[in-house]
Amino acid sequence: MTYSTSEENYIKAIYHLQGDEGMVTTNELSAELKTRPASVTDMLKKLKTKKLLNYEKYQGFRLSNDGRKVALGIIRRHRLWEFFLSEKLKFSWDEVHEVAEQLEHVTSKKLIDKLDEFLGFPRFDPHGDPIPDQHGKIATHERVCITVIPLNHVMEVCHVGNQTAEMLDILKHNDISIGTRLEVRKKFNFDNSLEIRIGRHQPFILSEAVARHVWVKKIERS
Amino acid sequence: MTYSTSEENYIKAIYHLQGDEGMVTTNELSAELKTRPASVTDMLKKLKTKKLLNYEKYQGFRLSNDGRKVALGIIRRHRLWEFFLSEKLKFSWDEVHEVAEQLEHVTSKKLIDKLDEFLGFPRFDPHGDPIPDQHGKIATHERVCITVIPLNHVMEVCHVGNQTAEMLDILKHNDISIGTRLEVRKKFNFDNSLEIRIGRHQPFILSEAVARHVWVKKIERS
DNA sequence: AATATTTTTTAGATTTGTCTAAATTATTTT
DNA sequence: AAAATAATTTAGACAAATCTAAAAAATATT
Repeated sequence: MTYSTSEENYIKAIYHLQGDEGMVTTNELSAELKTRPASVTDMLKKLKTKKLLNYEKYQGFRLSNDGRKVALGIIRRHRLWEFFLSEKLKFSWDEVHEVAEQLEHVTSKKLIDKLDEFLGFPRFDPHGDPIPDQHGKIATHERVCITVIPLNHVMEVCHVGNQTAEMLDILKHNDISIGTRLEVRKKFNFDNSLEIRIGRHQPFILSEAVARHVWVKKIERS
Repeated sequence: MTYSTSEENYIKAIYHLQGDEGMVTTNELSAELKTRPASVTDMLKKLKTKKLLNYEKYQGFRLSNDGRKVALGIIRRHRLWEFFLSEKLKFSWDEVHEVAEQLEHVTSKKLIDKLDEFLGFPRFDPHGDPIPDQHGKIATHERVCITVIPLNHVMEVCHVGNQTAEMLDILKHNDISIGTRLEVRKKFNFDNSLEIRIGRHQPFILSEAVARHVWVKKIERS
């Protein structure tokens, strides 16, 4: 079975919006995809008849098992291309997403499996997100948000949960990227902002809005 | 300016059909693209309004200067991807075309220029066809068809002018691919077939229909 | 040169994915 | 609980790219 670019974009967006539990609403999806709610309803009907979606009128929706499998395939393609662009073509971290959005819709299983092999079966993309394998299995970092880690422990940034241009701008400004080692020096309970230090540099402040999206893991001794 | 996948496929097909001189007809293009002639006429009108085509009703057509530039851009993308698939992902010679057909429609100038660099600015794809550079310039082999080369001179296959599955099947059967060194031992004027020998192997016969599409160049001393 | 055949174009329909405007259902407020 | 507001769906339209069937133009045949 193969799906149109448009169907794939809907499936991917639904996957990202539905967490482990919750339902997704028409308006959320319409905002995410920048289409009108009426268009979303049309597509929902279509995906339902293809059994990719559990959906009843006015009730919200989630991907079915089959839908989730399809989503993982798309995400696999997206993240492998991101890895390729970053690692091999030397695109910068914040440029890869847009191009990968196009490449992910090229459907050839052989292409993706050979690309995976060529890249050395990477398990995480340049944003720190896990890359599903051929069977849809995804590795997991034991990762935590910097809002909850103990003070004065150096850890390594491994994931950024919001990849809008605005967010990437702030992170770039503060020299934070995947792999950056940092520690939280102080928490301000008034606004939940954090004082961060990278290496021996001058510490700086991160608002809660930003901090919520920055995740770290233990430093792996190599 | 950017063009739909469909427009790009028409432009590319017209480029291939129009040689250096001749006009292309609606039926030829319809056969090439496996669409109905009526659909071709619709697209011709559209490409004409976009000034990519010199076209008058019932008169046949050719690409305009602008159209040719667009075509060279598409061909550049196609052939760079073919090179990538063959060289880096180890696809076999006869598998690359189909996948490259999809990849060629990903439009990011930066992607293509970085890919070009990553591949070491190759000048010929795995089929021996030249890859246009950023400016649309194409290198040319001094190549000739095996139907016209002198007897008993070993030369190197550098191009196959027909890349259908049927053709590739015959070539594979006879162990001919880009880079193969062969000589013509005899010409049979009755049916214009050729007796070919590769190295010290047993000679074999190639029909004119096949031979017409096999091109060779002088062996470069390295 | 008149007729037959082939090629090309026109006219109108279809599919996919989108839209606007209006109607319906659900949720929130008073 | 009724009214107001918000979310969702329906109905009908549109653009892109295709199709079929019929008309028009070009070419070939007798």
